[in-house]
Amino acid sequence: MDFHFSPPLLTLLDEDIKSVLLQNDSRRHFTDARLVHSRGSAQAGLSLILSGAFRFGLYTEAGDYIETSILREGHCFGEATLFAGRPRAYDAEAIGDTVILEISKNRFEWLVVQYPTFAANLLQSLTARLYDALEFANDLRTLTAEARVARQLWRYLVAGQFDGDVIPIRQSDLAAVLGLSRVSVGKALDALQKSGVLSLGYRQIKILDREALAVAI
Amino acid sequence: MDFHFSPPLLTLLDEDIKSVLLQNDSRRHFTDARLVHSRGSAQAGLSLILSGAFRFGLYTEAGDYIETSILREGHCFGEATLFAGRPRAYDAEAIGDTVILEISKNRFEWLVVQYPTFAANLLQSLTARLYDALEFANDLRTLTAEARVARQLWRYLVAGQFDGDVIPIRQSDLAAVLGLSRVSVGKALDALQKSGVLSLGYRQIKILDREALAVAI
DNA sequence: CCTTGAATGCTAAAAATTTAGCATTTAGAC
DNA sequence: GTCTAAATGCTAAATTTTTAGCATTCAAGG
Repeated sequence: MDFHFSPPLLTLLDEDIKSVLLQNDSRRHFTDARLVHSRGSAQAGLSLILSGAFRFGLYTEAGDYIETSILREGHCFGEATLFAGRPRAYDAEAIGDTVILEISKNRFEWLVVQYPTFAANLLQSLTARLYDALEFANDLRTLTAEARVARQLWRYLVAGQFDGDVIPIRQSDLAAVLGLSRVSVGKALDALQKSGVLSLGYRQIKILDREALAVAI
Repeated sequence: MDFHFSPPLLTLLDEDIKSVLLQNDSRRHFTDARLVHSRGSAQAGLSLILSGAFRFGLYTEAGDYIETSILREGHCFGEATLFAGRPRAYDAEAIGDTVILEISKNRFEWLVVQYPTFAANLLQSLTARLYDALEFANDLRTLTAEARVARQLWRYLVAGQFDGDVIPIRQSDLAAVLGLSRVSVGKALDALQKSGVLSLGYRQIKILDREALAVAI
């Protein structure tokens, strides 16, 4: 899932802590499709996405890939390694050229004491993500394939991360996000196209009628 | 979903803040099946479950009930009304006799400043819940009906909240949790019974072979 | 002990979804 | 401009899941 409605941590931070982080903490760069970490890795630390995005997911026994979430600029990941001591739950790879800020566990603990609003901001961002995740799980249990596809497109749209009404995505990616087969996604898209909601292209979907899309959910 | 693997907030709190809360904050009692709040309600505040449990869920357009989560003793709810300013996302009702501590938004903000570990503990509990929710969503997308049923039973078991290996639950409740029909749940349970994993009773399921249950997932 | 509402068991048809092909289209590389 | 790998389109059978009944079993209250 994309956490479109959750405010990214970076946008919430006060100027003072933001500048401290940006000036002092170490950055790492990744090129497209580079593996950041694997499921099971125990390496702890909080990462803050300065630019680009990351794809988190895992492979089923059958070998299919399931995408768990995409986190974009401003969001953080690795929280669970800090507070719960859990290993990395998902494989993570870069989407495009990306830069992250790496904050070690020790450094994080120092920051939290030094800047009380830091924890509050994290709370705000993570709480929103929790509720997004619960809503996503509800959709999985209650909506039909067509409604789920429509809902996901709507998520992309309202996030406003793509210019205009053209969503650049492969049908197989939609399938991986929604836990459906490519055929089912194709059928749903075909039905939506026939009712004039959208038009299909190669690696892209153009939304023609936002209201009709909302109705389809 | 049940948040079986997430440490309840109350168990994480330091003694000093715990005693302050228990002595000064107002309690509310609910009897079984009492509505605590409805989806959409704007009333903000954090609630801490002192005893009993609450069921959170919503009704589909078709009129079916879908259970989103169950929170038990020690957990909190209402976070999203504090940090995100969101209205209540789900209908909540008491399971059995319950007692909660009610913390207003103002009071919460005072507590967070007064007790820095409070925010840290909340972070810990909510992060664990976020990862539980993500895992639950993964199960919904990847597992067959039978595996999902087995998985849910396994969640109840390892939580250890029921004595022995008897899980007191209705098949229709399982269906509401897993987003399946009662018939599908019945079929899955029947298959598990035939392979000796469990035995079915009225309003209860007895696990006969924990290892076989784990294998079925 | 009997009654009664709730829960479970059972069945078959209908609907949704996946699987497994292969053909066609597309955009980028050469 | 041609070639090629990737993505989409299409189809039909197989499988899974739901829907809609109704029969049976259970446990609690009178």
